[in-house]
Amino acid sequence: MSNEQTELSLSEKQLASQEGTNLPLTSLEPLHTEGNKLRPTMQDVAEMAGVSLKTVSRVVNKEASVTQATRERVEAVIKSLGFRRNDLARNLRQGQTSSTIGLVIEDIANPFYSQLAQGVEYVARRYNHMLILSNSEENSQREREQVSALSHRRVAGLLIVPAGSDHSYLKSEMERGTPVIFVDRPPANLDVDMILLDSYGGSYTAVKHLLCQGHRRIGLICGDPSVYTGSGRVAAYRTALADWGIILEDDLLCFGCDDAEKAAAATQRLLSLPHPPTAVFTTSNRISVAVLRALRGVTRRLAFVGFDDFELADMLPTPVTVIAHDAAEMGRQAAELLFARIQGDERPTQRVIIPTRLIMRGSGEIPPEG
Amino acid sequence: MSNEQTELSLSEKQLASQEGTNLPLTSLEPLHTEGNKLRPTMQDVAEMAGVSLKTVSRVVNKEASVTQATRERVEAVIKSLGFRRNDLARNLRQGQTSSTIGLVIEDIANPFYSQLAQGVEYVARRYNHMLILSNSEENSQREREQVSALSHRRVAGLLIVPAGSDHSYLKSEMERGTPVIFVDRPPANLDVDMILLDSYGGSYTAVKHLLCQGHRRIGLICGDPSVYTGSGRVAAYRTALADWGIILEDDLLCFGCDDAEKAAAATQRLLSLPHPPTAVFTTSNRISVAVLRALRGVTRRLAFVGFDDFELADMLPTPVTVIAHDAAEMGRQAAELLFARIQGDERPTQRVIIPTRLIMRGSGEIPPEG
DNA sequence: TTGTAGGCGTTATCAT
DNA sequence: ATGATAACGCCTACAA
Repeated sequence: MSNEQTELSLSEKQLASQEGTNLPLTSLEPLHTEGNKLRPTMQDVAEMAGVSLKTVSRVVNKEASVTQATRERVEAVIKSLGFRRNDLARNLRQGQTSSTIGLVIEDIANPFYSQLAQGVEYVARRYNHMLILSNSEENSQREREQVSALSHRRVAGLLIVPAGSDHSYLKSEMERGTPVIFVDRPPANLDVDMILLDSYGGSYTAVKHLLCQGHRRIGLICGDPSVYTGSGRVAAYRTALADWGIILEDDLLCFGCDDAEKAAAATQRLLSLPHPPTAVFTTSNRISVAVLRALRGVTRRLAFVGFDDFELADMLPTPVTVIAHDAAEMGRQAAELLFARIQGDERPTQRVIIPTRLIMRGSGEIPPEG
Repeated sequence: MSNEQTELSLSEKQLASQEGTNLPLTSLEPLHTEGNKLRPTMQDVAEMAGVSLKTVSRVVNKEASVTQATRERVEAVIKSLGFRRNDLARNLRQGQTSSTIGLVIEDIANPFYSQLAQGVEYVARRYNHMLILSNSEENSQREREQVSALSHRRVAGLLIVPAGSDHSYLKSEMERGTPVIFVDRPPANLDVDMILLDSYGGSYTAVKHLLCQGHRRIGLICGDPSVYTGSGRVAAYRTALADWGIILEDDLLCFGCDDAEKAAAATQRLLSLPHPPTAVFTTSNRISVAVLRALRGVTRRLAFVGFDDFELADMLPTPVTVIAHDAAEMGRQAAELLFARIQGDERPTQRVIIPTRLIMRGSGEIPPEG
């Protein structure tokens, strides 16, 4: 073992491991105990520089009409005191917004969402806004809490990947002047801008591709079909089969495979069917990975196409054919639209569809066994 | 092609694609044009309920000493008006903080950082704080801008994955009462808490593991060695070789492979050496992936160990041996320490090391070719 | 060019 | 139990 740098183990406090302790601490009482005039204010600067508060304000905001001499004097004091304008106060006065936008997603650790977030952040910075991130954990209750918390903080706008099935609670929020954009999933009971992937088209392409290879028994492994992204993908699967005149077999459909275990179990079930599928279509990156893992070591070679691209898909023993899209671009477009709304864009509700494309890498081009 | 849902193409505006346009818009002038008494205030509620403003405040904050009757009346008005307390004003008045913490990282799309962010967010929520995320893009200039913007917004604390080589500019920030924690890399010229990975120990273990398999010519492919995480890993490599009595050959070292192209080129260079290595050690997930990609199709089988685990490492044709760690746990611990500081923890500067572990999957157990 | 007065929406303090 | 008043730190409007 390395001998150096072993100085210490994990931290002494293990608060993080108190799994059950999800109750938010009622409040952070002793937060600002010692209040010894850290944080000088404009008033402090003004007094020290021998000018009025307003003059300091002018200097700080780079307004014209300040003598060079005065400006320099004030700037010197600002520097020596380490003054920083308090944007809380500033925003309270002029805008009503905190110059931040909120992004509510399910899980930042999922590459799909982290790419989305990257796109959003990129645009937000161009508009001099910062990004508040919050995880809904696919829980509609938590989603509402997060939205509420963001609203309290007066975000300039909200980007939401919705979890629940009723979003009418957002209506009052929006009427109150907070622009809201839905991302990746449409709203229920609400008229609002949305940026969606072409789930239907992409999935149709995927299934059609398998059909073109000669497959007639195609398994479907998906998450919650009542979620929009799920339902669109399932609908495309059904339609594609119907268009080919194939009668759907319920045995080939696996729903609710939202975690790896369920996806693996579904895969096993399909494989052990008396008349198993020769191909599989999965509806999201997480499911794809879980299924591929379950498929490893299986002798029969199933064709495979997955929705969402993922890193190293091209490096697996059989490179994986996918329906790819640009999640970061979706984030950028969502943010652009949001800022347009923030700036007063009054166009009717928009509905933008981000295209998908089939990337053939091998797994989707395996012919039916037989 | 699917016929439905083709309704539209990409959005009309292509602002997002103006790659060069990085100049922040000077400001968002027309932001709040129409100012028609959206957003009722406590004063509005008070008037409508026929009580004083302070009473409304009491109800909103669930203070005692309010008659049941009064409370109900006020609550009814709050509901009917859709009143939301303005936390900007609230925080201005009582705390100095916006009940948010800032996280400055390099790239949220990198799984390492997105897991880190997840850990941070998890803890932040327990403390009723929200998370402001900002990308430094590994640019120390931008890092300073981001820190400044966060400071202006009066974040309660700052978590920074530092980019630059001089962090003394943070000193005044900290003296002014904003707790700061460094994550993944130590500071330069600054006394501050830090949470680090056991880069040295993990790397030593990796190289030792290869040595134990009999390898004597081990290539090193790393990013910028002047970055801490790089330097520690390189140092461990050198020490391990020295401990085995092996004379270091500079030809086997590749520095500055921060992007995929450079990493690929470095791999090629190693392979074409007159006396090529029999094993390779890479110092980060991005580099590992790039090198493995470059190694694909190469007939000679090189042993391989990478720092950082990555998704599907176990699924590649030769499953990849890695030095793994828990990035989310690092985020949680960093956040816990930050909140401790926020709450007034005055212990001396902490330095926490997150352990790593070797996961043997195959690529690291390939014997030297001979 | 500079300064004064008032208010943004909330909470603290001190009365009543 | 309730209310009046003064902050919090800044900006807008209007003088001087």
